[in-house]
Amino acid sequence: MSSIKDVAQRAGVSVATVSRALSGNGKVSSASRDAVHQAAKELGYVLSYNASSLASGRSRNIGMVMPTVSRWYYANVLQGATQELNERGYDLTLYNTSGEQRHRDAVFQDLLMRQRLDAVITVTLKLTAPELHQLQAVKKPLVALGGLLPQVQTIRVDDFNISALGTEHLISLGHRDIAFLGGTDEFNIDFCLPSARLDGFEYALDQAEIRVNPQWLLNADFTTAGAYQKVRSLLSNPRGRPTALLCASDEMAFGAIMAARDLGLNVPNDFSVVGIDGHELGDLFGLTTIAQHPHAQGEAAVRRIMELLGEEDPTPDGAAPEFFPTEFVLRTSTAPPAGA
Amino acid sequence: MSSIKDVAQRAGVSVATVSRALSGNGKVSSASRDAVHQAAKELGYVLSYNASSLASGRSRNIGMVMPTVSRWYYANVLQGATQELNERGYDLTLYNTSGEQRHRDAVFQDLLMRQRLDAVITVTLKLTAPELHQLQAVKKPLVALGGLLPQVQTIRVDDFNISALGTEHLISLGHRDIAFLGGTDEFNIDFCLPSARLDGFEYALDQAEIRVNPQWLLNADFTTAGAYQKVRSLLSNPRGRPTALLCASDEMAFGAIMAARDLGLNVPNDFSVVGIDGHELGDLFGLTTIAQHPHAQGEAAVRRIMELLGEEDPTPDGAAPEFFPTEFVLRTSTAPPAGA
DNA sequence: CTGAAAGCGCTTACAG
DNA sequence: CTGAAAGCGCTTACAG
Repeated sequence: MSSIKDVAQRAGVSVATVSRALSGNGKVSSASRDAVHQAAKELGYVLSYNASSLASGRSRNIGMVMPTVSRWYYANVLQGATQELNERGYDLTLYNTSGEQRHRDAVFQDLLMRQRLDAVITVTLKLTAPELHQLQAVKKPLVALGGLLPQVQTIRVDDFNISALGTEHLISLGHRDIAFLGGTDEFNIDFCLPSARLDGFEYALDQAEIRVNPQWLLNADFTTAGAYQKVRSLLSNPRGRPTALLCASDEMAFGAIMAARDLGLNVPNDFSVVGIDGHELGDLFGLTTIAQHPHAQGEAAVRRIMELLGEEDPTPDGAAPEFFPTEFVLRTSTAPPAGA
Repeated sequence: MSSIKDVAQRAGVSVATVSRALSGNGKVSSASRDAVHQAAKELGYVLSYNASSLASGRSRNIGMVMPTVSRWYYANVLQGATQELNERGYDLTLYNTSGEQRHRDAVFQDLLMRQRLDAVITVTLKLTAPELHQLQAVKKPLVALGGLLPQVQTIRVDDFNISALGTEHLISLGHRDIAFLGGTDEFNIDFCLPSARLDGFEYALDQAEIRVNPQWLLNADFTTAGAYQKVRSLLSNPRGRPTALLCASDEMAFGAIMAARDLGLNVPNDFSVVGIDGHELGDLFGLTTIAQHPHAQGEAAVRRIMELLGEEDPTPDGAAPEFFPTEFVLRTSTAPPAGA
């Protein structure tokens, strides 16, 4: 591999000039610049990021930490962030906190600390105090996507309102017997879906003066299969069942719809279902949902990081809304209750 | 941040000894070793990977290149690889070839070349000759997961046999009118599902002396929604329809099952469906499939890389099968055809 | 077993 | 605008 010296020699300039010409930092005559680019091209020169990072303190590498990548939301956030970063010549290094505790510890104590990252994006993570402290000690920009990190710049959707909106939709159709399917405590922590979604649900019912039936407050593991089981039980209860359900994720809503169908119920006539997410499959299931565009969230997190790194002009203040925009998508999984 | 010098000073030894004690390379008295570890711990020292890499030429960082991360197979490969890597103190840097051509070019011409990676894992990628040449010029270990890269160590499942097996299953149930749903050419290239799956299908039919109906050779975009459309059309054809279908992915098989149900057909009695993948949702759909364990494939790729890097003992020759093991999973989406 | 020193390939004040 | 030189924080022959 040719080094910067080879380029300098071939271009007939100093190493310093090559560095300046290639990086764009500092003044270089256009003659020198051309000679350098020409020489670099001829040699197939690519600079060593390790050396560059060591000398400059900038790595052009962003760390992303998430609890899993194989769930819909995370995979899409990751996809959006990678593309946005690669486009800028940045790398994305991926860390996963799932699995054993010692792996998670390794991530926070070692991997993230190794001075190889310019910034870190956490995704729906709830960090322990030492973990957060650790991260902040590095003095690198930190942006959170979702999650609950005090004093960290966070991009998030308005979970409370999303839930309230979905619930109001059902109420406005005439439903009064409405169930809610959220995450189990375990998952609420890992995926850090704050209680906001449940709160929004209860708030909307409260506003409509409908009493919450505690039996109809369910939770599952955010998988389609887990939701299927729960909703099957719910709908099989001979002592009466709800006419509608709000799910904290689309993947769970799919399970709910499948469970209802397998019991011979018609969705939406016998049972209405609302999801939250905007999963591609929603179309097929006819799922009414609130879309949250995780791909765009991943991109937004990258742009925010770039602003913090001074690589990009900050978004004008007025343009930065408190919450990431979401969108109500009406399809065919909701209708007035049978008796209405 | 404290540096190696601080540790050396505090431990009362030289920088060289600290390096040796911490890395485990070279001889160090146990007294020195203890002093160094003690000092490092007190200072909260974490070594700079950039400096370490520059000096040693080893980055403890593996690149993974895939066409997308938001499809089931890829997300799971990624998850398996990250965990396996992080466990060894390695980082995973993710590259995505989807999107515009210039992004793909950037990945191959710049990102991968920057000397920051010890090795590269490609996932179901078909590289152009220059791309492959580029990658090989770096002289770093290269392992492929699936895909068609000549002269590259590849971990792959036996696509031909998988398809043949699924088809034989249907034939043995008595089906003779069997359709196949593969990928469109565009996706066959990106996801590099070789024609092997179609070949296996045709081979099995041929063995059973069944003629392939060209009208029943379909392809879609590997999504559930795409498959749904295709299969809906297929099954709506008044001039007769197949009694069974082999799908090149489980996600497509789900779409096929949904399409059949929406047309009022009973799966499996009116229409049998077989998938390929082992997607978690297969259980819910009762999908008969051939499971290929992408999470384990990701882990296997990492282990292979570690062997090539000399970090791990090579698997004894006899233990390394030509193909990654797969598993036939019989569920309830297949049954003898109605008339049988 | 240990240390002084060269060197990895860049960047960036500094002086011109 | 340009170059000589110091320095980024490590690793590793080399000599002891």
